[in-house]
Amino acid sequence: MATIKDIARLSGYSIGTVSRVINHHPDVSEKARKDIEAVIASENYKPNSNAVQLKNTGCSPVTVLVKGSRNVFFESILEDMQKVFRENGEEVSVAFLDEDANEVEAAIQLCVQRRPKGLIFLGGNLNYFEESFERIEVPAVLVTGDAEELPFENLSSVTTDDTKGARDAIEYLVSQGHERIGIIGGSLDTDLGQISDFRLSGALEVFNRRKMNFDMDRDFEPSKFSLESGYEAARRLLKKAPDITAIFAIGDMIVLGAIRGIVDSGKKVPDDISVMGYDGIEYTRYAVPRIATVRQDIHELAVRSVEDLLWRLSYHRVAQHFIIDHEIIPGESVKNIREEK
Amino acid sequence: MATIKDIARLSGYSIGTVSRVINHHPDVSEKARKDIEAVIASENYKPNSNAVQLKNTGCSPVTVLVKGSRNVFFESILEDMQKVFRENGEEVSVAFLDEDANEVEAAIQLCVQRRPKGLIFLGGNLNYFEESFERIEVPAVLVTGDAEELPFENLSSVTTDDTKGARDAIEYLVSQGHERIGIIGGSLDTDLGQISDFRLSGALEVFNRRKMNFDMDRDFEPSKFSLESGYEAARRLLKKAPDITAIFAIGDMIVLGAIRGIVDSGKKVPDDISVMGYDGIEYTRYAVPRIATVRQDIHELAVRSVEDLLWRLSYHRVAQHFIIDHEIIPGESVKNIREEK
DNA sequence: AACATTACCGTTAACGTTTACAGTTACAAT
DNA sequence: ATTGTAACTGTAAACGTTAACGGTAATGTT
Repeated sequence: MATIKDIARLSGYSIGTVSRVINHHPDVSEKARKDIEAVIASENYKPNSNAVQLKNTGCSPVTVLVKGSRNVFFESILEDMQKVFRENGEEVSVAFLDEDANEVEAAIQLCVQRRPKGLIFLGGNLNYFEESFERIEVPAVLVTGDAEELPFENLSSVTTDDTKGARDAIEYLVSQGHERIGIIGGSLDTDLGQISDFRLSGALEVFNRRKMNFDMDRDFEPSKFSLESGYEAARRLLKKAPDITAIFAIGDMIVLGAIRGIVDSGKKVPDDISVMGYDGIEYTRYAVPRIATVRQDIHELAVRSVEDLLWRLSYHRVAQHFIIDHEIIPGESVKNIREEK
Repeated sequence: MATIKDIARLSGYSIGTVSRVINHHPDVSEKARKDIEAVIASENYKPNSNAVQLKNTGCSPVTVLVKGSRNVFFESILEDMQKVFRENGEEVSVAFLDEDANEVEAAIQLCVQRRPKGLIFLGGNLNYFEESFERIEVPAVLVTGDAEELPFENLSSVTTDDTKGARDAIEYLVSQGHERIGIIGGSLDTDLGQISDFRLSGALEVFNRRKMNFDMDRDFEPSKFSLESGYEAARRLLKKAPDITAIFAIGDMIVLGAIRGIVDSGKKVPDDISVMGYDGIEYTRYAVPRIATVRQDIHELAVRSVEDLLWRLSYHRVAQHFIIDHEIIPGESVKNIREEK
């Protein structure tokens, strides 16, 4: 494996000059640049990034911390993020965390060991940030959570308005004639609980305002963001609240599981039970029936967060907070039952 | 950020002794060990991995190269791999490659820059390996491809028998009375084409042996491993070959898209068209109808590959080649049409 | 002609580690 | 009392790189 020394030897210049060529410093003659670049190319030389990073303290690539990886939604965002990094010629490193890990503590560890130049949190619990984010010194972005209220200068956030999304979802169900709506949502003891909270509270707002019949004990069932959990929740919910005509599940994976649960309970979607999801993963457009959902702009979410971080790294900009649009996607999984009455 | 120097200063020992404590070397007194460990704990010190890796040439963590990331199947394997690495106290680094990238060239680049101690290829094209794998010096594992025939001493492989899996799938469809079977598979110009090849040839074997009516132009339609591609392929296939009673799609994502395509062509699954997939992703068990598939043991695939690599790294074992079992999972998506005749 | 300036290039110290080697003790054996 | 040995501990070189600094030669200025 060639090192900068070899390049220096082979090209007849000193390692200093080689380094300058590599880093596009001005003080180098046209000839030297050409010569050295030729050797670099012929030797297929790339600087050893460990050495580079050791020298320039704190510049290993941006790390994306993904919390709870079995999550199609996150995977899609991650993929788009990768693309943006690549387009900007930036390396990325990805670390996966358990769903119940403390991502901020994990990030602190990661910082002392690897000195990344920036951090992106894909999923995260605001409480952990409040507790200990102050100990993180590099620019960071929280995706899927709003850090506007937090007092940190180096933490941007990119998210959608979960409360409003849920309100819109319920309004949509109501517009289709549904009055008894059940909810399958996150339990508060999971770390993604905050998102669930927001979505749940959005739904409750509508119920309240419209004075609809909704009882937390009867019409709500907790669930993780997984197929299995959605399945179980749906079965339990249908037993507790047999008169509901629609279910709003706060994640598309939950809906997918829930549909099977509904079918196994002997009911039909959407004839007996309408269902609506949240997130807008690709498969909702191909499912039979096509699933109504609150689509988040995944691409925008990814692009904004990466670009914000990159800009801040390059130009020392200040942290910002973005709210990305969402969109109600009607679907065959919701039946219009208005005319029936 | 504390360095080894700080620990030395604070504990009153030299950095040599501190380093010995960190690396569990024997030549250090009980007292020194205690003292130094106390300081390390109180300072929350972790060695800077860039420095460590620079010194011990070639020991940045194992890197998993994932090719074509929008692939639920790979994501599941990746997740299981992460778990095994974590259990063994090993770090992992993940890099995502485009579906049409040359993963071996990418790995070579990665080696000169980062000096990983090992490599896992998740997906890959045997041709690229044949061409240039010789230039890779670290132990590697190819997952989802059989490297047995390749002359490389440091390349293990873990895969399932795709040909046999496809044979078994077709036999299953035949056992359910299907005689006119269409296939949706990968086109040869994609890099995952080899897997497609094997699966396709397995299917053809059965058609030949049983002298079944199958015409490549009419009864086969190429497709990438994606929902969209499966959708389009199904629609085209149904137009070309309206008399088929079953479709074997060589990937579960393809099936998921294909089902929508079939429905949009005005047919029903499984009443008009039976479908069967390959891979065994979790959702096949929750889909309505439940999807018959060739389930690969994802967990085993992940565990074997990681453990093989870790063993080889620790004990300098020789590369091995594993064939992981598969299993035919019957499902509601295949209708038994035997009794109808 | 003398000097200043520019443009280029080489030398070297540092980044935080690990490890071979060279001490320094303490204690047992002679 | 001397030597040998064992058990530790410190020192310093090295890993591959960057960047501050100093040097040299060529060119421009007076």
